[in-house]
Amino acid sequence: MKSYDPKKIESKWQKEWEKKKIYSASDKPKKKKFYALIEFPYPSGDGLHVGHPRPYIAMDVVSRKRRMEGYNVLFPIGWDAFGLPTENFAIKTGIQPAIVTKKNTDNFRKQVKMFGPSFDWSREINTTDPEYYKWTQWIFLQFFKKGLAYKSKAEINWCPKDKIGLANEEVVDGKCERCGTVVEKRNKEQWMLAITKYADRLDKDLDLVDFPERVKLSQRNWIGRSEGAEIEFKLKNSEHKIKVFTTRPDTIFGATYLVLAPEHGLLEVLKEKIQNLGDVEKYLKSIKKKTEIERTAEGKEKTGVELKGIKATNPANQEEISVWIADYVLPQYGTGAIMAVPEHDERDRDFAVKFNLPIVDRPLVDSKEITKKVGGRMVTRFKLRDWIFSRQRYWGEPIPIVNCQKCGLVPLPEKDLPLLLPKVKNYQPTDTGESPLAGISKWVKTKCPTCKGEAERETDTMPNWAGSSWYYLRYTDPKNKKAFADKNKLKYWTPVDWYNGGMEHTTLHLLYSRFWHKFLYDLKLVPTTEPYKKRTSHGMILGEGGVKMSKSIGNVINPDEIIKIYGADTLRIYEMFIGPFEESAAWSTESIVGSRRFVEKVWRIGEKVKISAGTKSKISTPRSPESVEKNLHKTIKKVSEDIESMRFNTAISAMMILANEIEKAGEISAKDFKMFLKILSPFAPHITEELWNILGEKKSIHISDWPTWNDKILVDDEVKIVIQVNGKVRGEIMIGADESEDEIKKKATENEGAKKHIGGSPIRKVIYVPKKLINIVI
RNA sequence: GGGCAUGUGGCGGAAUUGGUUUACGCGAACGACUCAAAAUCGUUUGGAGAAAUCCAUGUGGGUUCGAGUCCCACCAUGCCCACCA
Repeated sequence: MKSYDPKKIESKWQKEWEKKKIYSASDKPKKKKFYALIEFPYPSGDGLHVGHPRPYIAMDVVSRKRRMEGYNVLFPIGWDAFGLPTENFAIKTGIQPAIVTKKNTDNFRKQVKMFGPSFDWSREINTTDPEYYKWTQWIFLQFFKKGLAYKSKAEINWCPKDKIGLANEEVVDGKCERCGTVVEKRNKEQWMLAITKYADRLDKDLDLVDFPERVKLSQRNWIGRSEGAEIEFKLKNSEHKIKVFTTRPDTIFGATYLVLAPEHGLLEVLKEKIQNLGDVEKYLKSIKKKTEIERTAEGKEKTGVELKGIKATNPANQEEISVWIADYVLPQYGTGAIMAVPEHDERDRDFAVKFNLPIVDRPLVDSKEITKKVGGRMVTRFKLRDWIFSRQRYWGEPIPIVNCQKCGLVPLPEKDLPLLLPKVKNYQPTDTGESPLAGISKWVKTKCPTCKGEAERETDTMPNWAGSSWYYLRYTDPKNKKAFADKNKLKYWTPVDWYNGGMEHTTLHLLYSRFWHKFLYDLKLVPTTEPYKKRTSHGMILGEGGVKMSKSIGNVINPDEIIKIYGADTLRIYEMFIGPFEESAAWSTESIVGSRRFVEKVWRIGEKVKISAGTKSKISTPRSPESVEKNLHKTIKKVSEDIESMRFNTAISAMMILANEIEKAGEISAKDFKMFLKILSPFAPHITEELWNILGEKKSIHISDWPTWNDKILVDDEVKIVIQVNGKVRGEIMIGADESEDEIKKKATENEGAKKHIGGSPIRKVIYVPKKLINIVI
């Protein structure tokens, strides 16, 4: 047999699998299904680095195991291809984003195929394909028709460098998540999606799904449910009232002043009654000038100004209290106004101390009763805010709405979908905040679908979270022209059984897609309330030394190079062996050789098994040595269980131990070796297929049956027992499986090592842990 | 400031319910094969000590016959959220 040549066997089998279509999911409603999902990649111009394949390989291992367990497996891939980097590249080079995207996806596809994942390529999708975004637009129209997509003048986060409005989720530390520029606030008409309408269910339904606790927790924190009361404070000399939200109505007797957010609407109304209007306006101006960063960076130092001439009445004790504006009260949360209880709340105390406001002790009251008594009501509030859904950029799905002077906002008729992105000459966004599409008057000018009069198209596009909010549904029926997916296919395939992805998407994509799914569920368009049954997440792969891999540091490693030198199977084994899957791990090119050695060891064993078939060579015997057989069954059990809990590193370690054992024993039966190949095949699909084939098997190993272990073989008839004296190991003895406790205790106390440490001391107690140890207490 | 993780050899990491700490792999040293090198194979590899033995899972306490694992306090690192009433 020839020496191990991964290049040759890997491309050979990849072609063969594609030809035989062994990884195609069939829409057979009778067979039990398994839907495995990875987060589809954004095809950047840089290509894959070694961090990308980690989650793909992991889910590939799971998918391959399920296939061998007899499931009809759907394991698809596609491209989340709208987005800024491609557009920025187009601005720089003038090359159309569609062309760049094609080039990038071709490159990504080639790279992904190199490590041999069992994706069903016949279901490949691309969010920038008009046949795909037609349905993204269609879903948007459903939101619009239900009143959940609406236009609103909102203060948005504006990145002056990227010239784009950002969602709150895309602002990190007051800076643009992509380019790090400090964001500004701008008032602009924006399309919004009413995710807050689903806040309650998005929170509650987390109980129904199998997500890691930390994922549930951070979604819950992001949604920010809090139960409290809305209470109205009457103003003196005015019919207006100030409505506050508080989670602690029981502290109302300690409320010594009220605070409005500077942006509060009542300010305009009360203008004439404010005696120090000059001071107030000066304060408002100073806040406007501050960026988000400055406003929060100031930390504890509170600022504010009293509205002189305005007084309110505390409804609990009828006392007159002052009214202030201060930027420590946020306009978007609650009612944008608070009752300040300096005795109880630290921030209120800071403020009260600074401005010399009364701090009073308060009697304890019951929250519900006092709320009722003062005419308030118990409410549930959320931190979650509606999703700013429009982007003033080119490379996104056009929003299919027409603006008509007479009829207002009119949805495009569904028969006119997809609304195609027109080709433009200049991709540069404008400083006025308009999308580049606004410059194409031919495209903008249109007829109103309702009155047929002159009208203009919406020129904003959707954020790149749009296409990824429903892509898992399209995989079930990717070529459907009549609907985003056929109902029966949805019924068969959804929900996704196992979705693996990054923690960084917890409050973005994962939350958004749950929201879209619930909306579609309410329209009876999908059969389940939740899209994903089980979610797991992977750790990042860092560069050598534990720093983030990035182009600027220059420590990016491409899988192609690794595959070229070591082969795809070695890369796969290494990526799974590198450390616990959920935790990040530092890449070490030096350590890869260990995985390669393991793969070669398997090849070597295979070589001997093959040579011995039908000859007198000693390595092949009808039955493996006992130690090998026992170890094999132990390993089958361990690998089977470890894959389920994503402990790939220990699964591989167990297979390494087994391979070492086989080499040491010098023999294994062909039958047992084939079982070993089977459990290794999800990790190293190429070499195992080759050896399987050499051993005379005609059908692919990847559609063979997953082996089962025999519990009887696992039982040891002799066990090693550790002897401790006062908790310290002093010796060991072998005992038979059926020896009585008394016999064992006797043996232990007579043990040389133990005797030495017991000396003449009286034995106070002997603790026996079956099949593990015996502890003699003196 | 709050929340969630994590801390074990030179390095990546094992240790399923409290029960032999350091599995597996990398690296290193020595040896075999070779004219030689690579590859491969074998042996050794937590620290101190000649040895018996003692000491070691971030630090300090505690519970227990027995603690990497459980409890308390502290230190360090990472991630997430940060004036959310």
